[in-house]
Amino acid sequence: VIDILIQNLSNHDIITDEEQILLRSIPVRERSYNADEDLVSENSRPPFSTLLLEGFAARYKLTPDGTRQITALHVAGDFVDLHAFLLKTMDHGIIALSPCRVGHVDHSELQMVTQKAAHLTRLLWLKTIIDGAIHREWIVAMGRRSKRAHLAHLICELYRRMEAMGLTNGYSFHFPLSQGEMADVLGLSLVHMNRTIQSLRKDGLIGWLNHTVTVLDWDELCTIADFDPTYLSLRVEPR
Amino acid sequence: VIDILIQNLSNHDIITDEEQILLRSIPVRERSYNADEDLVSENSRPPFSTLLLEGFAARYKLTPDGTRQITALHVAGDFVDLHAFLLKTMDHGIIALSPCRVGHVDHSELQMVTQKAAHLTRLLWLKTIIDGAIHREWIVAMGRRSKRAHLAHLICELYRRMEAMGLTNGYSFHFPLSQGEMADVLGLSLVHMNRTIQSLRKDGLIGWLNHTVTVLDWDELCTIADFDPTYLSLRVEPR
DNA sequence: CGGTGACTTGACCTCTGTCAAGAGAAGTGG
DNA sequence: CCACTTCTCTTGACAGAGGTCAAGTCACCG
Repeated sequence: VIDILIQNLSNHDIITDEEQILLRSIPVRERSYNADEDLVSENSRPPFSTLLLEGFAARYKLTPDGTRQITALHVAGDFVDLHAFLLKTMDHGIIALSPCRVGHVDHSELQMVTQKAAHLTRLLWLKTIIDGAIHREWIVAMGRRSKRAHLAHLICELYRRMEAMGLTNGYSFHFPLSQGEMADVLGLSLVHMNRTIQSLRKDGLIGWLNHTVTVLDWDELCTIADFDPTYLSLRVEPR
Repeated sequence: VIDILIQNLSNHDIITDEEQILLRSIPVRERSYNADEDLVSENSRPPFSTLLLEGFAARYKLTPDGTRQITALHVAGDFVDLHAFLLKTMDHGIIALSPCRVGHVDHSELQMVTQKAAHLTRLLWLKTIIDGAIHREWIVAMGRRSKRAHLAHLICELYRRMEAMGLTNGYSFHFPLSQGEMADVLGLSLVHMNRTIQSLRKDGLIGWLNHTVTVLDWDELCTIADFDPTYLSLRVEPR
């Protein structure tokens, strides 16, 4: 169960046997959610953090006029609300975008890790810092890229992240979001989301069918996206 | 010198005397920068992190077509590139937006803190998590708010953050950014930035003169911004 | 076989970017 | 002390990206 976290952290640094034993000793409660169920609600103060074992989830905020903005996408292996461990109060909600299997880890266990395992603590910290780096990249995409480039960038990012967790199949990966949900990711209207996707499709850059995205021309997609994977820190080095 | 960090962390939790002594024992090298100088360059691997003692700084990324997006603003007391401690390679640059005085803290010292002081580590971790929360709020503003509301939100945020560091004077605070720099924050053109500022001015919500911003109607500004300060975590509680 | 949800497409309109020009303020050098 | 440059702010005119409204198609499902 917690092996998926070990696999995730291993993308950034070596996890020693001792550390693996410590992680495996942490009790994890498994639970399943349906699509569209909240994994964590805004303004709640959960006493545990949620490790995503299977499925897709999103952080989101609602505006007073009823629109939604998705601020982050999460795939299997992501510790989706590690933040709540220190933030205490959730400033946003987390929703399942597909049926999800998760593991709940009590904050007291994380507290124990911070007291006893400095290196593991730094790696968990790193994961939240990478979340921040992804946020910055999204801000750049929203502020200074065309919608077409923004979408291309997002697909490049998701491809690399899912590849790191072994969730890709060649240049394809399972991706269950509807175009309406994607619109809430990019911050645009459903209609324009559709037209933006079609623009990439017509140029033979991506395929998107049956909840499966396929990158048809990786190099060209990276070029129009101005994609540089440095911010994902997918490099094993001492941290 | 490092007292400003203690003051900053004290906004979120109690710092014990022992912890203060530990922090004060850390060597800090002071340095000054002119406006428009890079404090940290993109793609560099600095062996130290930068604590902003005085002035304003911004994280930014450049796009291939020469435009700039500012992804975060930093005020005195912010540990502007704590991230580099774990990220190792900077995925963005940090620039001085005014003359700045900073303190450099070697990563080896931060490493020492993570080994010896679990609670302080959690507080430094918290600061990077709050940076992430601010990023999310910016994403919501860029994706789903009007430009007017986005600007209002930013002013509310800056007011609260500067107030927490004792940098406000009534409802006014020093703010040296040009409108062109603000355009790079909100991700719009200089011309429209100007019109957006004027819109808030005409309605008597803010004043903006001589590099000084004044909030003229806090309640109304918060309303149109849909501002909820929860995400800033400006609350003293055990972390 | 009707209903539901997701995806498409067209028409139209608004918000925001671009281009251009002018007004102030501030600093520089003779 | 005065011309001169430079930078920032301001305003107008126009164009283009993206939003809104509306309708229609398609696949899936009970």
